[in-house]
Amino acid sequence: MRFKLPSNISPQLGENLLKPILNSGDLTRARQLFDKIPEPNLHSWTNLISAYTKQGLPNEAINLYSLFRKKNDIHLPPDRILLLSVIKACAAFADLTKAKEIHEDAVTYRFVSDLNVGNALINMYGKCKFCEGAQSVFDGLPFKDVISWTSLLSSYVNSGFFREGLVTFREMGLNGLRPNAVTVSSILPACSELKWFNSGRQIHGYVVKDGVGENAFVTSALVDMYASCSCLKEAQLVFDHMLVRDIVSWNVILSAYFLNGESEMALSLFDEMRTQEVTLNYDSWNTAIGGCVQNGENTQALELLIQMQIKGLKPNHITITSVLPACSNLESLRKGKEIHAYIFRNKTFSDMTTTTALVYMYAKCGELEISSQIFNMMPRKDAIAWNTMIISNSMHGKGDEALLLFKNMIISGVKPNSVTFTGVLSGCSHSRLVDEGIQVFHSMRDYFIEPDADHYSSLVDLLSRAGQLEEAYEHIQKMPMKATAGAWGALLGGCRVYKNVDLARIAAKNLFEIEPDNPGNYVLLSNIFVAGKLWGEASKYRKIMEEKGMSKPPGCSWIQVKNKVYTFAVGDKSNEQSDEITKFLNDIRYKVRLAGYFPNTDFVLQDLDQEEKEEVLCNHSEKLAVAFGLLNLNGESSIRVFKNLRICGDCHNFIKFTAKVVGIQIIVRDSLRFHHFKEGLCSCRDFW
DNA sequence: GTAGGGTTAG
Repeated sequence: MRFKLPSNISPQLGENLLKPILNSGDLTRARQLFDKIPEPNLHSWTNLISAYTKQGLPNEAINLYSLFRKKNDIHLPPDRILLLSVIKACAAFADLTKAKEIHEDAVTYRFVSDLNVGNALINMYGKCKFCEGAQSVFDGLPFKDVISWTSLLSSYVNSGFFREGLVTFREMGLNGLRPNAVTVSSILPACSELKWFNSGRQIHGYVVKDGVGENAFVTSALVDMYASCSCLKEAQLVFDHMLVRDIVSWNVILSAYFLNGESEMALSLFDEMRTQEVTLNYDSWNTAIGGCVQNGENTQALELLIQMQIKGLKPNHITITSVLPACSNLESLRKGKEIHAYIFRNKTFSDMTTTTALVYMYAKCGELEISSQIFNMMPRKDAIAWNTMIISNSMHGKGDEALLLFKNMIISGVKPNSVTFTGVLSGCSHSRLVDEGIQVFHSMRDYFIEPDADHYSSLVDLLSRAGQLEEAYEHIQKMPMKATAGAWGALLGGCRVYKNVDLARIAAKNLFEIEPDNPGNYVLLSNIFVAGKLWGEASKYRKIMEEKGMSKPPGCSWIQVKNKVYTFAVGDKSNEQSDEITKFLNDIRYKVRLAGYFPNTDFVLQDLDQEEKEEVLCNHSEKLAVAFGLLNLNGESSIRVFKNLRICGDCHNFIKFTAKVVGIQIIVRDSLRFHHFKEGLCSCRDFW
């Protein structure tokens, strides 16, 4: 019921009127009333600010505090409680600029030495991942309690400074303070991250011996710690002995099995959980779905997503973020688009993590354009978002774009990390941007990032692909760490393209030492000898393969049409439209010949006559999949084919001409990258 | 009105 407000509300009356409305949770009405109080008292300000934070609107809380400062200036200084409520809002908002402002106010009004205010400030800086701030507030406290120490070490742990967190934990003990249950459950994740089994076990010992007061938080953290240290048995043991088990404990043991690659065990545990008394929560489903994806069980993950919905649970943004990589891995554009539509309908779109997963999904499924569009719309981009877009462009052979993104990333003030450079370098490598790549490599120092083996391998790849094989070899020799298979493999790959048998022998020798059982290396070397007409040596390595019982996985290509994936092997006749495919390819073969295509039978390694060789070429899985895609266009103007191995050189040429003849864009993703065929050209500019 | 249990890139 509405009633008419008195025209001039006294501060006390305002407070009394505001309270019941706030208790009812109607913030809009509370604000309307608040705005009618000419001079709200401190309680009213505090109560409204707290209410905003509680309802998940910390930015409103902070804005209200700014209004308070503007209106009251010197006449009404904030008290301790008002400051505490604003500090809490800043912690929830996690914005460093605002955090520093409120810290200054705490100094101005002489509350920084207050234990509660100090503790709240430490926590706030921790939430902003500004550990220097947390530490300096901590240092300034004349008296520190368990909460001060716990808040400080949590700041370190949550900001990724696990060692510093553990140092703080030890110092705390040396200063005579006893860690409690919260302290222990805050520090254990540091042991999990660092996989420091000994520290973790010591803390476990302390928990048992000193009776920290076991609760679900502590035991769950212990289970997670043991699981992270690959001690599944100990994890199970702690779980079995738990006195208090809540749903989180179950979720933690579930994730323990996934973490250790035991997805079968995990899934049967999940089934058990579903039949038990425990009520599954979002985290249970998200853990199961995410666990499946992490273990390569992508189809199972998508299945669980459906089951979750049947149970009446609406996937939340974490579910969606966890399941999107399954679409990326399966390259299922169809399913990915379905999930995108779901995101759109449910307005969880603004979440940066989800959007990043979406950007990557589109790129992996061949839709770089959509990927870029979504990326450009992101209001905030962190290093992972930028890296995702850089890697996506590199994957699609757009090195110049990757470089541009890298520059923009720097301009926008986001710090590149080691992954950024891996992405940019591989982009340069695929686009033959040699000088640019070398420059990027050397610029790593400017960002205080030490090149790792992958960066060196990228550099070797960059030079090898550009034909600078000697330089590439020199760089391998100059590597500060032992050269990896990636580096030697890159050199060997370059030797195949530029027909350098001598360096190939050296590269292969080293490669075989590191990876004696990788059939791909033997095939590659053998093919280099074939190209050099060194038949004897070529067959020697084929024989070694046979003796070792190794075989390269057979080439296959697949394409998604409507909701189904169709797979093709070489010379595959099992498809129901097989006859049409053959007829279509014969027809196309005639047309592309007229357009200037000539079959390159160098890619046929068997000893056959010319006509037979052409026949073999025409049976390659990628050609079959492309033909099938073109026969089942359903009005699309592009098709996407995926191949498990590298695309064959003749197929590459054939598909270029085919794209021109049929006027359709053909996108082929091979084991290394994407090729966009359009109007007789490929995005890789024949450089792969 | 001060501390603790998830998700995205290689």
